[in-house]
Amino acid sequence: MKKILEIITEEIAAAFKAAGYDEKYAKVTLSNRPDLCEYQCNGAMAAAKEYHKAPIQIAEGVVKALIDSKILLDVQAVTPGFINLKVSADFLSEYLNKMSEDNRLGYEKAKAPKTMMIDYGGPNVAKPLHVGHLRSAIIGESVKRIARFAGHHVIGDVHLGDWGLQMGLIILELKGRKPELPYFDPDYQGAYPEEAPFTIAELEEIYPTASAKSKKEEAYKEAAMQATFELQQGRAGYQALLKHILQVSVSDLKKNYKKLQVDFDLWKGESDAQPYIPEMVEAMKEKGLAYESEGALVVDIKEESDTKEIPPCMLLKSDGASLYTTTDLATIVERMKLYHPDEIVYVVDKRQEMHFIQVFRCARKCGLVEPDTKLTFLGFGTMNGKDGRPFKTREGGVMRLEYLLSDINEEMLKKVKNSRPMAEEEAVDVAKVVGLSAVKYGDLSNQASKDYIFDVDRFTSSEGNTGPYILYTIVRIKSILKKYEETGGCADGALIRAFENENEKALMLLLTRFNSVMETAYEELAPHKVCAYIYEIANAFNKFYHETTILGTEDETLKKSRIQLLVLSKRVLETCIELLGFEAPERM
RNA sequence: GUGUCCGUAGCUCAGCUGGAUAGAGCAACGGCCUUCUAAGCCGUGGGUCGGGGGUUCGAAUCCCUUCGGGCACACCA
Repeated sequence: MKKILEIITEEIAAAFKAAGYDEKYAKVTLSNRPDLCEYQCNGAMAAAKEYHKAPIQIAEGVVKALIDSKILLDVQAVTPGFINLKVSADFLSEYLNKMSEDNRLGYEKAKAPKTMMIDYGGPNVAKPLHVGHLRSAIIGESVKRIARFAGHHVIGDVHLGDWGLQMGLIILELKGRKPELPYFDPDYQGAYPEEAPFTIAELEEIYPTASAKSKKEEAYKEAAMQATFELQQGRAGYQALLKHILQVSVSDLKKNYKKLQVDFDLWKGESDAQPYIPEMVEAMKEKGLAYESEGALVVDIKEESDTKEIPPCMLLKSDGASLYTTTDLATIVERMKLYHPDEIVYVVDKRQEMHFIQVFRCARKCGLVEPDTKLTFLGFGTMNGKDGRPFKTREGGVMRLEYLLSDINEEMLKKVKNSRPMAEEEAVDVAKVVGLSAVKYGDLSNQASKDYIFDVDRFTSSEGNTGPYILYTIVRIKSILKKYEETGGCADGALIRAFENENEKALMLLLTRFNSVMETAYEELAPHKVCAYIYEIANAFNKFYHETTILGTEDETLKKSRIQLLVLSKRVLETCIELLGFEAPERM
């Protein structure tokens, strides 16, 4: 379905042409003066130069050409050269009725669907999720859903941190504790046990302990590095342990991501990319792109246009070991081979931007990707506490994600109980649903690239631009619709009639913007635009609701029309929150 | 030091591919429930868009400069 701005632009373009001006000036935008008009065209001012005419003259000419328009009414030229546009009430309701009929609410699927991979989440195995992992999960999930809704083939990959010294540390610590296990016997020939020799709780304790030891004891650290090396060389017992660590850790991670309603298609990790490294490095050497510098193997990635020195991309350390960069490059090789993505989006802390500039350039220079494969860095800012400093526990430690969520849920439960009598069980469920909206909306309503302040009180409040406020609005609509059905009402097939007052018109105009908002949200990978949009709808709906009786409407067709408007509002809101990654309860 | 992002109301944020009077929410103050969820709605006050130049008919938006802050700058991930 065409966007409403496109329809109007076509109309205006025809008028520019009819008046003797180039159509390119016929760009229509939303009005920034809603008191004067709904849409506006500023093209007359831009055209003034080319035609050496006063803008107002051009505008008047265009307005004259629009006199017979069916969809635009009361078009006016205003000094210095604005063209103010209002749409007809019939056109507006027709547009909404078409939206209602469409199962995608008028948003067309991409004509050329792309394969997109989204790399987000990025948890480390054997370590609990903490607040630092929250943004990647929330933003990545929303971006994934937005791209998928746009019609693309989207693959979400959690990209586990399951490689490097941390694994050696765990193995070493485990060896110290349970040396009798077969994994540590180099001569062991039999099959290793199915069951992991530790629980997730132990694992979460083993790693920090080992990490602390390695910082104090040099010998311990060296032993860990040796274990890491042997693991990377393929020592069977260690490989088996790695599998156990992954298995235990991943099942715990899945549980936690599920609570967040974050869902990955792939549970790949850094370790999966390792097999691709030797061949990749060899090829880079052969092409003469990789060379030795200060003992390390590097690739130059400087470009003419650089405003600063970009350090070369390091492939191998002077001891021959691979690094983060190597793994990320090999992951690209793996992804290209297995999934042939047209685009890979990395939802990562923005502090890693330099690293990804290096990786992207190197991947391009060495031909790891096709020339038209898009590599996108979607960096997000830090989540800060109320003091503006990085979010910490009261004791100053790193906040575990589950504690943060339970804090929110607890706060939410109080509000639920306060507002409506409800059985304990339902109240707990509702608190969880609303709590998740508070956390996700609080995050997504900010621009991803900016730091933001995580404020439990503000996010869980239903006043202002918050998740609970959005949900409350949806619940209100649901409640009316339920009551309508219970009293035997049925508005199936009924049409939305022309608006009767300003509040209704405002709501309608907002609803028509759906496809346009979805498109920008996808193009800019910007969930916050979806948030801003539904906040406006929620406001407009609540105003409308406040002054319009719906169930009490006497005129039966008018009543059905109003019901249909509610249904449409609900569908738009629910589609949007689905894209943001949360849902509304039945009541709250 | 170099680069980069940011600076909008007391607070949290929109707006930034130039357009008319810079918008919300919170907080403050004042109203609205015998009627569809008051977790709502209505109203009042609150701004040198960090400062200074420039481009333009027009600048929060583009350019330059300056001040203040965040972050990143090859053998961690």
